[in-house]
Amino acid sequence: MVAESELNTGLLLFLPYRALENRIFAALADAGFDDFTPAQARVMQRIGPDGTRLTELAEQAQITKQTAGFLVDQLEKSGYVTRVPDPTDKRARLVRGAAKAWAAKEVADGVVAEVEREWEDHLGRRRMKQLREALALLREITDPWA
Amino acid sequence: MVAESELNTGLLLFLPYRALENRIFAALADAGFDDFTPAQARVMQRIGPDGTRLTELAEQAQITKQTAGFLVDQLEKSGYVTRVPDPTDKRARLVRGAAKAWAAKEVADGVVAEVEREWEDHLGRRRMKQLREALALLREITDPWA
DNA sequence: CAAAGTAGTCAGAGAATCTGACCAATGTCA
DNA sequence: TGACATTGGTCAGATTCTCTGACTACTTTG
Repeated sequence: MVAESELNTGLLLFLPYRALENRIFAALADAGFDDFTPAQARVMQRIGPDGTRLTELAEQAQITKQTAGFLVDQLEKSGYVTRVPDPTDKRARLVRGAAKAWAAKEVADGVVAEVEREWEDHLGRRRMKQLREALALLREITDPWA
Repeated sequence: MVAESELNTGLLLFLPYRALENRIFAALADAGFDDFTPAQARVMQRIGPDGTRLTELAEQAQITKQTAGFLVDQLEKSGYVTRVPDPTDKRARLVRGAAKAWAAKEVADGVVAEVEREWEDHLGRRRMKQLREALALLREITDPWA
């Protein structure tokens, strides 16, 4: 099913994304953050600095709010997040990252920086800059929350 | 958890990838190819022109061979693939795309071309070329099967 | 204020994934 | 050549992830 000669842009985007994600997971596990799953991480990643509503997490992760709730429950039990009332809406609660989550983010950010350096080494500073520029532009038409 | 000002390269790669995948799925469903799941598609996508072994599909999709077998079973029942003996190894079988799969690929390829045109319209020909170039280069260090 | 919409939960089912154990065929090398 | 390790794949069972449908509580809108 794969085109023989030339990969489509989709796969070309996916490959480095997955490579980076793998690196991050490995590093987190090494650092002792091995009590959450990829699905949980994909939700946790989207929590904003001041907390984010469940519904918004669900939308951005493109899962149902029920699924998001299920995953946040587990993150809460593992101590990665807490839920606090949303002062602006009594129906809602804000999912906030706990200290443990921010510590994990430190590790993850380190890996990202390291991998980005490796990529820049391979592409050259110029091409790396062009890549980020093109991707940032692309985001304007591919990210509904941009 | 998300960086406030600037997204990391990982998310920047993921966003357009997901947008493209969404478009492809929607178009396939419209065209009547609605009897397979995303997980099945991710495996099917990796079948080579002459068939591919289960183990290799599993590796490339980064799932266990048991899971791959489970998904291929379903694709076989839906008529997307067949399994034929591997002439070079009596243990192995080759998973081959059936006519229905190649028809679906036609549709998918059409969408990819369309989306790539849209992206090029947004980025300009020059930047689009740079993007593909950088991604192709990046593949060298991020794709274990390159 | 009534109606419609939004945030979230509960219940139940289906899909996707894993680990462990296993068999048959192939490869290795003393 | 023959024992041993490796590889391709399956079976069984459990866990995790995800969905649909139905529901409550609160908010927004006309």
